[in-house]
Amino acid sequence: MSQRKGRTALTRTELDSWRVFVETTEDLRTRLGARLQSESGISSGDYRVLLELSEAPGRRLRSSHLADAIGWERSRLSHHLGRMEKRGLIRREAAAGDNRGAEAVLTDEGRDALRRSSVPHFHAIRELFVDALTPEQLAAARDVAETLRDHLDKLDRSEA
Amino acid sequence: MSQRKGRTALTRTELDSWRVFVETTEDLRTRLGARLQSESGISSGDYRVLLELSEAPGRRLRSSHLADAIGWERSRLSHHLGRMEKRGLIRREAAAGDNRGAEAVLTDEGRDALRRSSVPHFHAIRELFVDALTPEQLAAARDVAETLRDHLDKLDRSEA
DNA sequence: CTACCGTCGTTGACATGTCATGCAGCCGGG
DNA sequence: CCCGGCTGCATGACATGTCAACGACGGTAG
Repeated sequence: MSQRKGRTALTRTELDSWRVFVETTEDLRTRLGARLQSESGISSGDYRVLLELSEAPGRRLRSSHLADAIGWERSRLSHHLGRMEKRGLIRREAAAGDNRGAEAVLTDEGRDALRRSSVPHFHAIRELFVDALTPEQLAAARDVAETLRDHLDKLDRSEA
Repeated sequence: MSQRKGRTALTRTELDSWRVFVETTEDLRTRLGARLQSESGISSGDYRVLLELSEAPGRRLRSSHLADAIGWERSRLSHHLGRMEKRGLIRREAAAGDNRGAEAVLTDEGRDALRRSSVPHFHAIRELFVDALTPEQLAAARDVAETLRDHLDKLDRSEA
């Protein structure tokens, strides 16, 4: 029954829905990043990396595992780790057992930065996102996001 | 009844909802941008600027009006217009009646680039977003986005 | 008129993100 | 062994985005 999908032009409603969705999510992303930066001195990218490392055994991860975990290209991660290393948030060590490899290790300073940022960050998420929505809307947002995520994953697999 | 908002920690469900929402919308944004770039040779930012200019009377707009229309900071727009001007997509002219001002004018080349990009872009929006969702989910996505947008606007006004 | 103040757009410095390329180390067929 | 291809990460060049500061202009109080 979905044979016709993609055949017809987008309706006005579909376009409007897309537009408000993409513009608002972009705005949300930017505001959260600005809050993190001004309140805790770290970027969204920093936060993401610090969080993954803090949850890893030994607070260390191979670069490629870290990249997969947060869905980044490896070159992006490499650039970002370089900047974070310069600021002392992480350090890099050679991977045991594979001389090609590099491990990113959370420093004490990085751990402290993550701790300091968590409460303000959660507070911002509540203020900007959670508190704006009814429980039903929050559930709907999650459903939409999960459906989209599955759809995008399926596209990846079908073209791989 | 919303006196307690923001007082308690985020629940696991709220955090999970936020996480899948933000990560998926970010992924979607990135993919659409990559499609636009590879299929039509322009970025999402270029598209946004070209679209606004194409709908403006005389295909020209004052820089600050354009910035407001697409919700960008002026310095961001200025940098972007500089890059677009270098590629011939727009040109800048002095504004009539205000010697401080500058107008961005859509060139024929810019108009053609927008035309060439529209069909592939709509196709990508359908493939990556619209086709993934049921009509009910699409309506829910729109409702969530509009609610969030109103919420963010209200925050702006209350702190202004 | 003139001295100020706000507006308009630009600029430079820097952070972030993408793409193509480089290079060293691993691995398997000959 | 050895060589050709693959993997893991780094790098350089460039596009994008943010922030602070600047210089020119416009409006207005005195």
